[in-house]
Amino acid sequence: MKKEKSEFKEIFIKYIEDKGMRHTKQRELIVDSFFSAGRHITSEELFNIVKKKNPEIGYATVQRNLNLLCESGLAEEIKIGKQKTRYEQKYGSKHHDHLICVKCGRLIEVNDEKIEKLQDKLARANNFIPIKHKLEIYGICGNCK
Amino acid sequence: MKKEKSEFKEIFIKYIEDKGMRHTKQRELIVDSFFSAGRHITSEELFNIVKKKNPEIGYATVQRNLNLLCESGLAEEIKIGKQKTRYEQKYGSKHHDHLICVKCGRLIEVNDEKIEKLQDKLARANNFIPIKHKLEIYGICGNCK
DNA sequence: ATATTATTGATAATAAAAATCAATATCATT
DNA sequence: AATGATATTGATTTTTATTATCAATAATAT
Ligand SMILES: [Mn+2]
Ligand SMILES: [Mn+2]
Ligand SMILES: [Zn+2]
Ligand SMILES: [Zn+2]
Repeated sequence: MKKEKSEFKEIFIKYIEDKGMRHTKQRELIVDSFFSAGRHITSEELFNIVKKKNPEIGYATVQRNLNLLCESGLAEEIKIGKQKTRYEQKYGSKHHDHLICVKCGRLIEVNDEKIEKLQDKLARANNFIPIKHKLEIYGICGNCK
Repeated sequence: MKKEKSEFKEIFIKYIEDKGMRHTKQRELIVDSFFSAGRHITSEELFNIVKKKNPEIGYATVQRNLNLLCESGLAEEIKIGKQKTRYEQKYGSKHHDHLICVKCGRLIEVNDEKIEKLQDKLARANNFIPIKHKLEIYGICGNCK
């Protein structure tokens, strides 16, 4: 069974090479681990995962490469309240917004095409060209009520 | 011409007294300055304004009282990207969301009743009780395009 | 007035993320 | 395969925003 190179990795490698950067074992491990981890991971959580496979790796390297993933468009920062920044996978998942439980912190991913359209309309009505948006609805999730 | 005590101040004083806290000249100045300042001010900006009226005042006092304003419901934190926290006046202005220019940083306040309704519906469809939400649309404002 | 204690202002502590830097690894060139 | 240029790493320090600490002071009840 041949190991296929995942597309996210190809995209990342291309981004790296185009900028004259280099391919390293650490990068590979970090990128792989990021995409097989949970959907809203912190740098610390990813560091702990990565450390198990390669205990030599440093925290700074994980942070740096998460930043690179963001720059390349493969990841995106999510900041909720006073929590540490979380990183969302932007490959293999379409745009969505979040319902955030104020009791347990659960993130529920949602999408509403009507809302998306109205947001665009609202922006344009204000002579504003929308690029991206962030919608977070805070409340009580099903488990917590 | 008698100076009327503004309602926001009454609300704040009531909040303070109910918690067994005390009324001080610093609080009064900070609250007054906050409500006559711009709509999305940082603690640093407010500190600089307040310092002109009372150069004795400390930064920590401004921060603390902004936090109190938030607790009382009269102010709300807005965090945009990596910027310092800004504080929004929540008295005398109804709920709104923001268009945020990625070029000049301008904040445009908007509201769309249809979007608000659909957000509620979306939350409930996910067995989620919405409490509040935050919608930020990033893009290019009229001045910048 | 006095006693109690919340508040202040100066400063230190905290915490997340970015910057620094010498040692090392990568990679194009030979 | 060895070389040289330089990007990356890991450890550490720095930065920056916010919160915590604490002795002195001010506000309030008695
Ligand atoms: Mn998500
Ligand atoms: Mn606003
Ligand atoms: Zn919950
Ligand atoms: Zn603009």
